[in-house]
Amino acid sequence: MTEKTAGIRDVAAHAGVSQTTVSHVLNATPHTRVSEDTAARVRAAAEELGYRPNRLARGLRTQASDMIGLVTEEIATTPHAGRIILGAQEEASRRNLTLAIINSVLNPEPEVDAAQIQAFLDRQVDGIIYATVYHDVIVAPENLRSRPAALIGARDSAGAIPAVLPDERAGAAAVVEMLARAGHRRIAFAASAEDVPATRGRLLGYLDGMQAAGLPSDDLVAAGTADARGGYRASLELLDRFPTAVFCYNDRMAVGAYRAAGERGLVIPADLSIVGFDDQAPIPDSLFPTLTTVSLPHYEMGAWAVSKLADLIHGKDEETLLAEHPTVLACPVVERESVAPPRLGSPE
Amino acid sequence: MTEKTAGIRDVAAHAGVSQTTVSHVLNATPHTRVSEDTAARVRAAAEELGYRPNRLARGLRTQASDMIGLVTEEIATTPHAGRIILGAQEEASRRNLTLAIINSVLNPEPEVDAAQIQAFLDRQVDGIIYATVYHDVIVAPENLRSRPAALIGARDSAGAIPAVLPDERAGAAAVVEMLARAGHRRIAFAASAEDVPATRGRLLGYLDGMQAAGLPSDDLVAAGTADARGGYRASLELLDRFPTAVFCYNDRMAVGAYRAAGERGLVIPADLSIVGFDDQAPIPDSLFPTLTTVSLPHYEMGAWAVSKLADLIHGKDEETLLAEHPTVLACPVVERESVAPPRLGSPE
DNA sequence: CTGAAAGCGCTTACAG
DNA sequence: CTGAAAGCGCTTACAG
Repeated sequence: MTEKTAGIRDVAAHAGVSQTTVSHVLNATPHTRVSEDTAARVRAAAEELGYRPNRLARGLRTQASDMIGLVTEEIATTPHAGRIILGAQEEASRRNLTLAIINSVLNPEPEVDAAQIQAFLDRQVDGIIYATVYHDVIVAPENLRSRPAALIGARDSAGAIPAVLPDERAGAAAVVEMLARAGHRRIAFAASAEDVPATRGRLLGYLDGMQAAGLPSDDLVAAGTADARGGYRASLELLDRFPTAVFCYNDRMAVGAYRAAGERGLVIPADLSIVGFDDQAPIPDSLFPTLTTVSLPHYEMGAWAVSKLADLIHGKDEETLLAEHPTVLACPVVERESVAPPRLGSPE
Repeated sequence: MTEKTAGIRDVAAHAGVSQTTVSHVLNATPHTRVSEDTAARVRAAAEELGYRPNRLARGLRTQASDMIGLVTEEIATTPHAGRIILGAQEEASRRNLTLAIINSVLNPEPEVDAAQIQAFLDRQVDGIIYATVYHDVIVAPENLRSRPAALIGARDSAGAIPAVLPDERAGAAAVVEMLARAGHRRIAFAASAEDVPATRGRLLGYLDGMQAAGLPSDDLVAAGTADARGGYRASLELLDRFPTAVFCYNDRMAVGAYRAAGERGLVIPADLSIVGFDDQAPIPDSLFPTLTTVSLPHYEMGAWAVSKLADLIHGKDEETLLAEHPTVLACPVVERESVAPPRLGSPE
């Protein structure tokens, strides 16, 4: 099954040159001149033998494995993790790097994470990405510091590791301003009762957006659990105050908001506009009408982490890199069908 | 940042023994006797220096990288891929193997897949898993044969690669039989119009279940697109024939079925029971009432593939392994709130 | 019970 | 322009 594959020695013999020359030609080693004639012979031999350099051997010699380790927290429970992995993997491929992954659980005991990371270090990974669901600040495992590292979805308590976060606050403000531009004045917010950074960021963004549009927000906020049931209950409460639009903390709450609207005989979007947050497949496209929402830059964060790591590995000045710390990526509004101007017309 | 780490040579010097002895002690090499005294000294030295074997170097020497490559097709678009990855990763960790991943696109051009796989081969992976969304038979990339391999979600046209598939037919039959046991006789099926194996398997399973329960299925099948809209339309059509339960091809169609039921003034599950397929988060828990459905063994298939590969790598007889080809894993029913006995009572 | 030596497949000063 | 030799950090016959 695993038939003997050609090594650099075979190529050298076949081309009638030394291993050194083969290496120089195939790697286009700088500051090295090889006659075009010899080079052609080497390439022909490599081609003919189907030679592929053994990257384990190369790594051992160059002390660079060209592997990046990605530790994802709870890939199982967060449906978004897939896009982080995808972004990281594609960026890695572009750079001829290989991505290895390990799943982790949210800091059950610090030693567990440390062990996972150690497994990567044993493999001589060139860098490590530690991806969490959105946390404010985490205490990075000690041994994460022994290699170039990047954090997704959290900042390091020591502030020493480059990090990337979604700009949820600006995304929330943007969708509120979009509603305001559509003519809405009474825009309610179905907030989350969970104590996580996203709760604060999205609420703050809602307030920012209302303020930017010169709209009052008193009495237009109600909180619920961050699921369909919580969205249903919060929306019922909110609908008593006659908003023309409801912005939900997340798409799952928006599912509940749709139901609440239906019970009150409100047609979306004619009688009530609804927007969500997360762009969590398959919710937005499964709803009638489809849900306008705000998306999280998971793919982009994954790709960002790999580029940052590549820069770090190749010795770009870390001082400069940390200056912009933490990096924040936009959460774009994804327009679908659940928003329309309010029925009563523009209030001006 | 990357301070010099201790090597086996350092441990040997520190313990006053040879590298050979250190290796023997730390690896517990069979057929080798080392005095307990010496062994203790070696372990103490290793501990003190924080020695970790370099697995790149070990791999080069032993010709085993202890890495497994996972090629996933369209991890981006299938929300389930995450669980395949998780299953594979956790099983790999249990076996002290590392999982590297590459995303692929559904056979855009065969060369692309081959290149992805080549990247893994260059890394000397010990085995490769090729995971697809559910296909009947695929033509495996040529170079997949050069190492132990396993297929998830498809069979190889040559039938030479161990494969694992979900038993969708049996899962569908099981949920239909469950409905029959609850007293339903008119169980409709909202089928998919897509031409994929799952379409056939689930329909066949429905028919199996109806037959096993001695129920007629004429006129109780309607097809639609495999999304909420298609489920809505198919259900509307089906409801004209007064079923007491609707089994939907997938959870997204079930979303549409809920809406159709709502429009007809039917309360779920009192007036109408609905079940889906896929257990696709976050749908089942977002619906009112929560959706009883059938889950796909993604985690199990990922784990299965890694174990199979490990067996192959360690030389278990491939003949035996292929005998059971392809392996089929159960799709268990996940009971939630959307099923109840029919209003009109048992028909007997 | 222990160790000297070879070698996995590469890259890279260094010499010519 | 080209090559001989060392060495990355391990494991493993083999010898004693």
